[in-house]
Amino acid sequence: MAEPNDIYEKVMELAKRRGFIWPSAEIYGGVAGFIDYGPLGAQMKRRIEDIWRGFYVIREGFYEIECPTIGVEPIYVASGHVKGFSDKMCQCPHCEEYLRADHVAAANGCGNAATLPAEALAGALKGAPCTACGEELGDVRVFEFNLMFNTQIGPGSQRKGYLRPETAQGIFTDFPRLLRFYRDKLPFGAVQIGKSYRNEISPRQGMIRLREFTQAEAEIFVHPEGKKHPRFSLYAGYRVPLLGCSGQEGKGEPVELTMRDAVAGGLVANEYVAYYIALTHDILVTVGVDPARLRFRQHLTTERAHYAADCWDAEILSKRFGWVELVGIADRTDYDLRAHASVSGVALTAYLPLEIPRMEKRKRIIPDMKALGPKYRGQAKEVADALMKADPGPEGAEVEVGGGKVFIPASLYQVREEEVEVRGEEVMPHVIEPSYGIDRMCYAVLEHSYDEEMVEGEVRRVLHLPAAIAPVQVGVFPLVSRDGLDTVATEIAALLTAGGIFAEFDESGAIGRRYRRQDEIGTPYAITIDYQTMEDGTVTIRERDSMAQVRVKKEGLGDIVRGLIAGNISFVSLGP
RNA sequence: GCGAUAGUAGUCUAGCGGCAGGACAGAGGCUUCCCAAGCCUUUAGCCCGGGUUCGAAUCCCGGCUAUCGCACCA
Repeated sequence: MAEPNDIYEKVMELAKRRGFIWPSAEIYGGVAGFIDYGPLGAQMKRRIEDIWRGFYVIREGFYEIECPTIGVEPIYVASGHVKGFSDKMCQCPHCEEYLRADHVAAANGCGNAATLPAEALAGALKGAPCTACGEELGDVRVFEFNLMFNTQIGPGSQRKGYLRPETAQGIFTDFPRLLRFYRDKLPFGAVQIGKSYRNEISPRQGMIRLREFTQAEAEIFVHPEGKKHPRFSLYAGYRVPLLGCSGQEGKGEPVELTMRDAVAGGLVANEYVAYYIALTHDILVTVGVDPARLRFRQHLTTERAHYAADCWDAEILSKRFGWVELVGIADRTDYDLRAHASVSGVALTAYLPLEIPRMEKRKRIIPDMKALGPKYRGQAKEVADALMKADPGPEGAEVEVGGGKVFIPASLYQVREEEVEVRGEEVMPHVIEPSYGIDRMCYAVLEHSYDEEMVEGEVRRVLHLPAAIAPVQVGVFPLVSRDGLDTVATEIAALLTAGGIFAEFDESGAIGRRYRRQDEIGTPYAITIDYQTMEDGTVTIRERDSMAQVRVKKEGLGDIVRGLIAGNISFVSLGP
């Protein structure tokens, strides 16, 4: 699949040379799974994140929060990462190969290997041959390899901490605060952009699988029975290529459907999932993913988490890596809130008023404290509390107090039937989670933007980045650096910079060379100051993709450039 | 993690026991002036650590990194 000099190598060579992506700690030999964003890469990544914010924070109205990258252990006990985010491994004493302990045991005829604890697995492995070298394993130690980085918090009585494997958990743990912030209404959403960490056993594939990476996640809390999106009409007619479960046997081709049809036909579980599929498509195309190399693939029932109601991945076609997941969009139901409620003991529900309050008959048990007090003394309060939750028979009620069972005769309490008005109910929201891998998006955009074309016998290398994400927005060049052209160009560059435009002044080398330098880093426009500028005050604007030029007055140049970058003005409309 | 292959200037590459060479890029200058032109000058390199050898970029061992295969991939 990977011929030498394939597009990946060309893109990464350019990215390294021009300051998009560098290997981390290169002077110390580098570290697999970590990258640095150089000056242009950091700028481009930030612009992509800001476009993402434009969609999720500004348009959707989901405020951004920021949580620590280190979390205490119970968070990840609740999320399932402490248990489920690790593999049981062992090392063959003969060939030193690391093996998945459960796989070896299963190969040796152990039926329930996947669910056995470590000690039992070690027992099951005693007589088993190593799957690598064939020698008998004997007494091997089975250990957990957890994909989370761990650390200690503080000296002394250290609390165990983990570097977060996803940003989502911070949003879940802030749920009660967020619910208050959004004034006790559903639906609402919160987002987070930040670093996450996974100690991958063997990261390959450059920027695609990192040990430290940037995620942009949204958690949208919705009523479990209200999965109709209030703004669904915005994307109802939006067409997206969808590859459903059933289409994936053999060589399935995605079907292009409107979101309305996808939900009506049952392919996508609900309007929320469909809405964020469309919105994701919108974002990805906006930042420069080629729509012809983008599809949405539904998780197969076997790969989908057991709690998820539906899950779709946005995948891009990479020449090097095949289909690569960029975004996962899942209906996670109430799994996360339920888990955190259970581990923390805090109720993670919203109290929602009913439209019509209903009357409900309730049986209330009123302990007779005058009688209970002297009889049970110190335990009286505990007995009374237990009694109120008990289900009494005609003779009395049996309650559990201090680990033992106690029978309380009916004479010690009253049972009162009363009718109460129920004005609302506690609801545990369901969570819709679109989760974006920002680094993968950056790579996808670089690969899809990269182009080589022949111009007058020379290879012209261009990054066709959307103007909105290009690190440098405009180049400013004096045609020659004398006769005052350079002075005027410097003034124009300063003027643009003062107007918030990232402009790069360059007077070195022939004009064609300077255009090429900017083409290679994706700068969408170049302003050239020539002799005519000195006569009539006009400059030329050159468009990167067409290499065409138009002449405009230098007054109002800032507005034109801003308009071009924002997409409010088309280059063609400036033409003669 | 295992196996295979590789690592020479910013990038690409030649050299494969005996002075490390080139192209492009970069910087300075001359010249030309709207798409990587030319000329001059110049910066800059053998992945790291051991070993063998009179002598190692070159051979051997270990490590790191990259690519491929295996394994792994919430």
